[in-house]
Amino acid sequence: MGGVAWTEEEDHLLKKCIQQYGEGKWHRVPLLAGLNRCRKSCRLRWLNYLRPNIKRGNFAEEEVEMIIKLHKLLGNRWSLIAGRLPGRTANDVKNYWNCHLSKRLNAQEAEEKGGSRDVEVIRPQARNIGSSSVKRRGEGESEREKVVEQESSMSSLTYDADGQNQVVESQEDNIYACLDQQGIVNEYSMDFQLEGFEDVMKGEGSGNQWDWGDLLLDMDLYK
DNA sequence: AACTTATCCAACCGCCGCTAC
DNA sequence: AGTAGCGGCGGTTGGATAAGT
Repeated sequence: MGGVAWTEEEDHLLKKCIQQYGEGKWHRVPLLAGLNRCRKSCRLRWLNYLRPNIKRGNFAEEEVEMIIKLHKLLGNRWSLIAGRLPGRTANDVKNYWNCHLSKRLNAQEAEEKGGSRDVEVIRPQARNIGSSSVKRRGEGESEREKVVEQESSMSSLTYDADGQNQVVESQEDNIYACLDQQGIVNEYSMDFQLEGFEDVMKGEGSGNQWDWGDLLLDMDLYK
């Protein structure tokens, strides 16, 4: 492995600690659990291996397709992509991409070179496209205040009961404006409906939740 | 069977943004 | 304003194992 492998004993201690004290406060976990590991190692071990409902094994075809699509939209935002794949971790997705998909897609790209258009990773200029909802929410505010509100909204994620899923308010018009600006709406909105996105959006399984507001948020972050 | 090469994936590292002081 | 501490993320490393010669 790329470091010192975790023992069963360490796993047990970490699990026990998380069960007792909950997630977060990772800087205290090594002490509380009695582990000779740094906070990052503990966090990573929990998120990638010990956390309940982690799906292991091969990726299903639908999962692979979703990874490809989301990667087109989001680039190497593995945690965001993994957030749409119930039970999958960012590390899993990243590894799978590096091992399988990057090669496959590179080969495909090489094949298609010259014929098809390149798909550009979205890096939206959210400051401009979000104007409609900003107006609604912040009429009478100064321009600077609006910008500040928008910027702060990017990191104003909340989490549902089990602390795993990001929940944001829907901002459908913003997303469509954004996607439209990127020329993505027509290409992807249909795919989302046709290929199992509905189920994922509803958070089937582990409760992961997709919504358009989330997507905008994700893209918004990509500045 | 022995050796080499390729692949997989858990773990580590360095950086970033946020917050509190 | 500066800085230390934190959680979090993406990139990289390297050991284990499979596949090829």
